[in-house]
Amino acid sequence: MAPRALLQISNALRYNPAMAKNIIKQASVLREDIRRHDYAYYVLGKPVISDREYDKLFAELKAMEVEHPELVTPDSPTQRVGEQPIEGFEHVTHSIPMLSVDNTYDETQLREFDLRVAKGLGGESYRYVVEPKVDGVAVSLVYERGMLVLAATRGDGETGDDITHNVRTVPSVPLRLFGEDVPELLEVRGEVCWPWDAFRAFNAKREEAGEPTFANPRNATTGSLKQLDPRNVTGRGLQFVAHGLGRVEPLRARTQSELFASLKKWGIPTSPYSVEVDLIEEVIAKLEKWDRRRESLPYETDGLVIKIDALDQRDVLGATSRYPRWCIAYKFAAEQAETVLLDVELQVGKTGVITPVAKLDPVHLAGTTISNASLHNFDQIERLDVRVGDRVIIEKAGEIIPQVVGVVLQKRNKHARAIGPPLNCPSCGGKTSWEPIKPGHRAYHCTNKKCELYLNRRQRKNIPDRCRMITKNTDRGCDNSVQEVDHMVDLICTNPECQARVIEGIAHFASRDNMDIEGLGNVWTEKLVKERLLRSIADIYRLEIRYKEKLDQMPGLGAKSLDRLFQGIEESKKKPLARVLAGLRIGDIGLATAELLANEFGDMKSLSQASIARLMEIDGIGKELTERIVTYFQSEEGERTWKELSDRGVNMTQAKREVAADSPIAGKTVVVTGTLQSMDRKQIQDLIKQLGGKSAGSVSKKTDLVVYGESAGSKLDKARELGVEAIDEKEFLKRIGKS
DNA sequence: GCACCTCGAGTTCA
DNA sequence: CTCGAGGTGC
Repeated sequence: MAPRALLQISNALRYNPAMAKNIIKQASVLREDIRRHDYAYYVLGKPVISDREYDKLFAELKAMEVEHPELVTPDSPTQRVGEQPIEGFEHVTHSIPMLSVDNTYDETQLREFDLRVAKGLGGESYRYVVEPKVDGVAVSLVYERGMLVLAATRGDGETGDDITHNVRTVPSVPLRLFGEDVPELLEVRGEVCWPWDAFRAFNAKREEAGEPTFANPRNATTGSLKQLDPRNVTGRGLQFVAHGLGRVEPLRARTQSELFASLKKWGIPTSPYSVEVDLIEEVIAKLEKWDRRRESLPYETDGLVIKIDALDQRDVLGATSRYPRWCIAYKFAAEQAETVLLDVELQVGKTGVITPVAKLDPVHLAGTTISNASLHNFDQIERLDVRVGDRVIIEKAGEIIPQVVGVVLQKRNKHARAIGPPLNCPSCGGKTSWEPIKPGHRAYHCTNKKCELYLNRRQRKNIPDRCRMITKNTDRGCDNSVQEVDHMVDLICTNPECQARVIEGIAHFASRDNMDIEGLGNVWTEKLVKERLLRSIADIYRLEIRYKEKLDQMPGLGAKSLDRLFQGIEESKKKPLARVLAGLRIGDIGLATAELLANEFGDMKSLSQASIARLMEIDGIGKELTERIVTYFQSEEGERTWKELSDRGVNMTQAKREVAADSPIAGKTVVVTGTLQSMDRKQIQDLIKQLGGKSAGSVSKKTDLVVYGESAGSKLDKARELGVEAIDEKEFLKRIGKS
């Protein structure tokens, strides 16, 4: 305790320093007692004092701190819960990206992983640590000199939200670490979860209070951590379990197990079920045992995580852009449920694709009640041989999306009705047809009727000879022979004016991601289209002038909501060009591509007049998109739509990204080659674009400047050959004023 | 022609 | 979150 605080207390007491010293000591003893209790309870799993004694200690400390506020330290157990809700969540950039873990579902895939590891380590010996995968919310905790300074969600892996205020309320998260050898900086990653006991107890309390209960621990944990007011989170019984590391400085440990032993010593709970194994076969041999054991664990799990123990070997193996190569998750088989297929509903999406959706007798599965499941397409229905009235098996793919995976044929009723592709659109009655294969493409279908979901579509000229689809994320197929087919799997409604398509199209335009028109969601869009008050996107901006009276009389639409709707429409007129473009759904242009175009052209008119050559020049726009854009603006409908919007006062411009007027590379084509020191390729390319330049891939006579890094190769030679100016990284940074 | 990245669509429920 | 397709780089 600092002498200054001591002085303050003695002044406050107007008493002798010895007494003050005594009080300080008492407070710190209390704090330490509580911390030791938390440590024993959460880290060692052995309660040392009863809840009542704990509460007594806590109350004593609290009383003391109320009387002598000078004694309050940020790491005091009384300071876990802030007294104010926060305003909103700040974004936090992770110092090392929080990657997710690659999944496997069977032994073969585990062995393949092991082989990749063995190869990557070139014959070195290695060992794994295995532990159950806690199903919660991934969180990163940052300790500076032993004090908790930040807790953040994983977010997209690069940046997450600052949830320190809520994580502080989790009792197993130490606010201050024990011990002498605590590193200067320690970033621990782990899972905040809601153990079954505490979760059920909390739900029981809610039920008693007549409040709705939570469906499953994981979703409820996510919800808890998203609270603005930490007072709502305390007392829920959330827990933290560490499973990984971010930055640690200085790093003394050489293996995860070593480091985790230290974590435990410092007061951070790690998984008590972690084991070390030498061979993947040991894991495989015990898979079943682990799966059975799952039920008895205190928290929800859906699999195992298998990691290389040695930290230097992890570095050697590295990571792909999405997953570390030294770590894999094994997912237990998904839970299944059996229910009755009550009906198949035909949905028409905005693209005109007709999707069969299974209406199910509601059934509880892995935490939620399922009443719908997509059947994807009619091929899938045929493959599964599923009929209305059948008892079907459903399963959650990736723990989230329910799927019909099979039929219990023994229980089939003879009245079960088969469902085939409809000849007419369920919405407008127009003719349906199979989606044609695009010119230049070919489609193939596996000849095995039972083959899992497989239709191949590729641009290649050579015919694939067997059923196998290999991409970065998938390697599947049955290796049977394939057959060329004359259409794609999707059934589409051919009527462009189909009401369902119009509704979906307008809803897309008005949706949050695009024009964000408040008051015009899916429900009202549907009603207004059905009442014939809306027929096209442009009609939105005619509603007020033309149909005010009619709208006034619509049931369910009071004066207030009508005002809100008109206001929402008015507001949307100010949205930048990119939103309008994305809302119009030209070809497959979404927000990202729309931003690109908006930034390039600045207003709709210039874009509509853009030549093919001009569009092709844009980085990110190729032949396909160019063609679709030009077709749209040449079409009568396209032209009419955007002009009408413009006439109604919808903004059609967007300021171009600021480019430094004196940018030395404005309008120049720059090629980067070799390895740079100060940034990676993507960064410098962004920088070039930001400065108004164009970043190209190969050196040609169109190139204005070549920036070379280490071990630059043929491109630099070519630049010299063509007499293109070539400068090194340092010089480049100097020119743009960044060094 | 392949590998890798990015974009957009589609999927359920609370 | 997953998948397929387009775009780009080599």
